[in-house]
Amino acid sequence: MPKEATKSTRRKAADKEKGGRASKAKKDKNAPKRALSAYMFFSQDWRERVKAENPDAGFGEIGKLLGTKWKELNEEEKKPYVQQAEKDRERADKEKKDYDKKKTADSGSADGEDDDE
DNA sequence: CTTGTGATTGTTGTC
DNA sequence: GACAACAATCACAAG
Repeated sequence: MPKEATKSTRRKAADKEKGGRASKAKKDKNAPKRALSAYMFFSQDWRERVKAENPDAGFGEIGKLLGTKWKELNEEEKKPYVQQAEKDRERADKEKKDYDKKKTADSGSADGEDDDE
């Protein structure tokens, strides 16, 4: 069984403190953006269904409804979504590699680093 | 080695 | 463009 000794891995319930959440300023220059979450894929597929039955539902409805359904799903139902997440993880891993590569190596040089910003 | 934190992802809708 | 609840995550950092 999965050693879940570390149960408190979850974030504190209060994260919404103040300012600043979405679109965070990347602290790292080459920020290796992590992979997407199963929820992300789940929403992509479900957003259509949710909206189909809740054409009036805006963000709040969809968000809560989506989350509720998500928990209702079983692992097998989440499987496809999770699998996609895993796949994306590989992609993210590649990003990290590139990030790590530049980070460590260095040389300075030139190259094209950066684009614009 | 263990634990925690932060940063990130995607959806819709409005100003 | 940014932010709002909802959920996952998990790579990295620090002790």
